Amino acid sequence: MKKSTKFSDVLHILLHMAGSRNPARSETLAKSAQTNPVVVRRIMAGLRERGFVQSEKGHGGGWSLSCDLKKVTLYDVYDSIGAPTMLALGNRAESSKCLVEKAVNTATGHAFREAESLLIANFRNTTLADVHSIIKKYPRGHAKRK
Amino acid sequence: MKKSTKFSDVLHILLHMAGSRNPARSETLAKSAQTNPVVVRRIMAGLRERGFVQSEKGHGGGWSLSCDLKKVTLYDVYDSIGAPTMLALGNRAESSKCLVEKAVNTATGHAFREAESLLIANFRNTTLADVHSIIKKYPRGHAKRK
DNA sequence: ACTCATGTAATATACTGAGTTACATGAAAG
DNA sequence: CTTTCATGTAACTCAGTATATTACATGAGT
Repeated sequence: MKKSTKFSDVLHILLHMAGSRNPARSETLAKSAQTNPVVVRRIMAGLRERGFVQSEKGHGGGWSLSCDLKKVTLYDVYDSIGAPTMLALGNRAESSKCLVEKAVNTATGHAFREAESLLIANFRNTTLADVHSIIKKYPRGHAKRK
Repeated sequence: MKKSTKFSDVLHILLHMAGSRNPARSETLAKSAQTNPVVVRRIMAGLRERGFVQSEKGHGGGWSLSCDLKKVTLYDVYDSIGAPTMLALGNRAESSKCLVEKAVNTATGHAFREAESLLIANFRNTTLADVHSIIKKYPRGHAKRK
């Protein structure tokens, strides 16, 4: 199945913004995330609603961070983009009269829920600052280069 | 995102077969899993290759189990159907020169891998017999009914 | 006024899983 | 040995969906 890159894209964009003081245009951000300006605006809309970023129109406009990277978790970001489906596997009919179906749903459902919970827990435990700090661990010289 | 029901479907089919002695036709199995006979045959092909089931042509033909339910795990089944993608989330470019991208991939990749591992571990720890035994826990009277 | 940037609806494109059709192969029944 | 029935499989269609694109409106700055 085709995996959605929306989540990693938005993180990319946010960290990219963290690397500069001036507002960044959708077009610039789109280029860095290898996507389209309109897609960027759509994704960012959710983050703006929650006050994590802000946008300005016109000359010198664009996007800028308005949050403390230490206080925003990956879960906040994930949630801001609409909390898309995490698992590519699922049950056909979640509520069925068929006993076989029920048994299957019980067994797989348990595993699915555990995996999802773990993922969510990991997201909650990681802040944007954590991710940002990973960058610094790479060899010196172009820490903020695209 | 649209979740794949292939895995739960094949489990459904296998347990359905476990409920009767005679070979079951693709059409019957398809009906019980709410899908198409050809789809059933396609899915089952992988299981046949591994010897978990066998098929006979012609009159009185169909599918039958040829394995010990206690010895086949959900992972075996999952693997038999081609080990489809478990996660609906992923990174855009797994290997990139961009440091920001790398940092994001590191952070999310870690979480993704953990979730996937947990799922796999759960599948390995559950046999078809385990799932089958869940059926018996439901109220008496129609244990093998569709 | 004019340019630039976002906001957003509407549309197009690409992809992919699933379903379907069609026909070949082989087994059992009569 | 012909008919019937079931699987085996390639090829194709269909439907759903994420993403990308186009087009135009809005509002800030110059």
